[in-house]
Amino acid sequence: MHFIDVVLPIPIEKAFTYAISKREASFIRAGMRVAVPFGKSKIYTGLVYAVHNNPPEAYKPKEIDQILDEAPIVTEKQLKHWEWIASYYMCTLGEVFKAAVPSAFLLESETLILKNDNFDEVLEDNLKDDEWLVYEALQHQSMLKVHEVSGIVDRKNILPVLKRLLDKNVIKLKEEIYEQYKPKMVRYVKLAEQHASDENLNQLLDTLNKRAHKQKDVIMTLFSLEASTKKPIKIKELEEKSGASASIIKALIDKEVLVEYHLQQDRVDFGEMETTQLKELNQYQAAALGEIKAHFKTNDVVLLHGVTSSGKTEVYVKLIEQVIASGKQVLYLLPEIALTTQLIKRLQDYFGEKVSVYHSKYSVNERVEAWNNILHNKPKAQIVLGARSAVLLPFSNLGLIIVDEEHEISFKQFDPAPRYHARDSAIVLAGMHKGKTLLGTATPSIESYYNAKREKYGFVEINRRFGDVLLPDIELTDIKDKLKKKRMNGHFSDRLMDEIQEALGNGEQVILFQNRRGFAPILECKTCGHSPQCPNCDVSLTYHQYRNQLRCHYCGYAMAMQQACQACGSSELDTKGFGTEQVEAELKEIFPKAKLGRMDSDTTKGKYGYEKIINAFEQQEIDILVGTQMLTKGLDFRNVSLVGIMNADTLLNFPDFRAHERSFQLIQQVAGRAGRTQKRGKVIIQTYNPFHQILQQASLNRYADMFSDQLNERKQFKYPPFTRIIKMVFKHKDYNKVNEASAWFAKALHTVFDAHTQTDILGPEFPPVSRIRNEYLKNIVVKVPYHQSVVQTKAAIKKIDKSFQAIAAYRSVRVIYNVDAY
DNA sequence: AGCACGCCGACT
DNA sequence: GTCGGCGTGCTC
Repeated sequence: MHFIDVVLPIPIEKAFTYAISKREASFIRAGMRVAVPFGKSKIYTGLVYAVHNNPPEAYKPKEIDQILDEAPIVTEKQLKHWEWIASYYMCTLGEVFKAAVPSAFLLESETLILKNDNFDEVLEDNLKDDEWLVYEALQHQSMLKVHEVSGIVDRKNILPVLKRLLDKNVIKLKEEIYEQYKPKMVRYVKLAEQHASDENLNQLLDTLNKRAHKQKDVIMTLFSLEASTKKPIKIKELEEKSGASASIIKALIDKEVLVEYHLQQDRVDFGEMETTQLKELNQYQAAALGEIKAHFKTNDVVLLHGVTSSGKTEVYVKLIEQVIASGKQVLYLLPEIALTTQLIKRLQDYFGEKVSVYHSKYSVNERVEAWNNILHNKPKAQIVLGARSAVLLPFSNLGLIIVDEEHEISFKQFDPAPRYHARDSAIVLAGMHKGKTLLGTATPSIESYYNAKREKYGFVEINRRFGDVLLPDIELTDIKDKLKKKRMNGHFSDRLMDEIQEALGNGEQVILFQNRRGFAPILECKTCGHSPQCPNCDVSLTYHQYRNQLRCHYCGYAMAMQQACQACGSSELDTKGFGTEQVEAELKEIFPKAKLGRMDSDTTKGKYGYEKIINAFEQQEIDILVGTQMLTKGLDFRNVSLVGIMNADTLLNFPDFRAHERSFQLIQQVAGRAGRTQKRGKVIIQTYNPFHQILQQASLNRYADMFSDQLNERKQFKYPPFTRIIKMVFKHKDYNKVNEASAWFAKALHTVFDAHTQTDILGPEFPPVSRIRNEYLKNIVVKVPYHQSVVQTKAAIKKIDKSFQAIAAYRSVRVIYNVDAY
């Protein structure tokens, strides 16, 4: 008796047991994929978790459909790491599996409809109209797909029809799975065997010489190519070099003079690359490198705090060089958005083909190839450059993980599970490989800096910018005062306008930051105060001028811009607040000659939308670039001398305990875009609170001050790093159900935790946006004291969850767990 | 998560 | 009457 436990890519806790034959048992191993029947009719791709001989008692296991791999595609270490993620972030292993694997690895079945040959045609008369249509179609076509049947029978739900046909023995069903991954095949040519000898060859050339000059030329070109490259010759190459058309080559193949053959080619092939020698490090970089290496002797994690444009990348490169020289793999993690061609190219310049890239813009096929290269520890995959999900790849021998821009929140996945933090998962992963982790940033997250301060991490600083460029001069401008003195033009203060004018006059570029897209977030009636709301979410609609629309930023709902108030009919409408669009519009008025660009999620939609704007800005086709968060991410623009922050208050007033930390990071990061060459950059921050502590600290580059202030606050209000936060979101379209269910859960949490732990339970509370896509939300936040066992706390919560699920009325309420929800 | 089953209102 | 709406429960 042989069985396997299979993990399926669905949010179910347990593994499923299937029976396998003795032969299969001798071959199958954990980490291979299998196709298994699941439920009444589906076939899923599952991951073999364990092979064993213990028959389940409560049920008779099904047999597997087929084994999909020759060898495991998931390594043991990787699986261990996934299990850590599933348990730490309170999700299922199946969800991690689903997120980790390229979608081409997860085949699902498609139902095919075939005609049943046993059907007695005499019974044809018994068929109803729609049944007849399907039967009729099958006389012409041997098989149909489910969606094709929907086309034939004009009904929404065709399954009852199919079921009746199945009962009447008219049709049979077959589940088909498709291999999605297709290796890329390239056509090659060579001379046919029979012409290989000199004698035959000469004879051939003679014949061709008389009648077919073009064909002879082709052959001669082929020879010269073979002689010069000593490699297989692609048909395409031969076509180009010989100047012959495809038909001439085809004629030669048909004549059997040439033989066509195919070779599989890697899509992720960057070709032969010139590698350049690494620049010498300056004294500060060299010192930092030395310190990092020294710390690695005693610490597994080192935090590198280097001011913007201090040349951290060069330090990474040196370190990478040494690790790969010792035969180990390196993972270089970056926030998705910073993973630009700029940086990829830079690394390829140093390491050539040894660099693999893994991120969401790559096609499924490319990702499968990268996966396999990493799995087999190919030379190509010695350095893996990737975003968040790259921590889930099948590394075999990791020596070093670099987490660049360590403070970036986009390392934390928010929406579908697994809600993991790539930085923290990376540290665990490196530990499993007995490798090291280097966290790099100009503005460390409070938790990492805290870990460094109490010597859990090694700590290294670079305080000088590369080439000794000065840090930008940050100036705070009081808009309240400017308004009073009538020195505002729209949302621009005279200071900001003067500086823009000057920069443009010098032929320099400007970046303006406004953390909100659209034209205005609220449209309000001047008469009755009514403002249009989203019908599906609990938010005001944002006015987008360029499409003349009102749009919801949560669900995407859009309606035409209103000419009159829907409530009272007044035509006097006013906008409140402002977004990037409005900044752009005002700029157009104030600086009519300047070329403007806007970068936000509205203008960077397409696959290359983002790159297009960046390139245009780099080529100086844009003078002033207006944008949201996106602008801050490690982009390196030489000619920017001025950065303006339109309104810093929206950042500070964000309802989150990290709002201040984030504002500091954001301001420093945006400021870092200014003046990366010799001239000192200028930053203007417009605000109503110029004396706000955080703005003061950000403008004076007082990271340490900011840190100690924030740390005190965190301690006082029991926030990380002094606690761990587990956030639970209850979600249901019935308002009362959400209330009741969350209240029940909170009560249960209190009874478990109140007595003898210091665990705080906050809520249930409605979040600022309490309804999204017609579902009501309510949060409970559990603050676990740092020294309390998280494992036990989570186990206790899971236990409550189990009782919760047992209550039929609450079961339909979705409970989303978010561990370290920041 | 899917997906079938089963019970209810609204239409050909 | 059927069609399709949605709530409920199960999947090795």
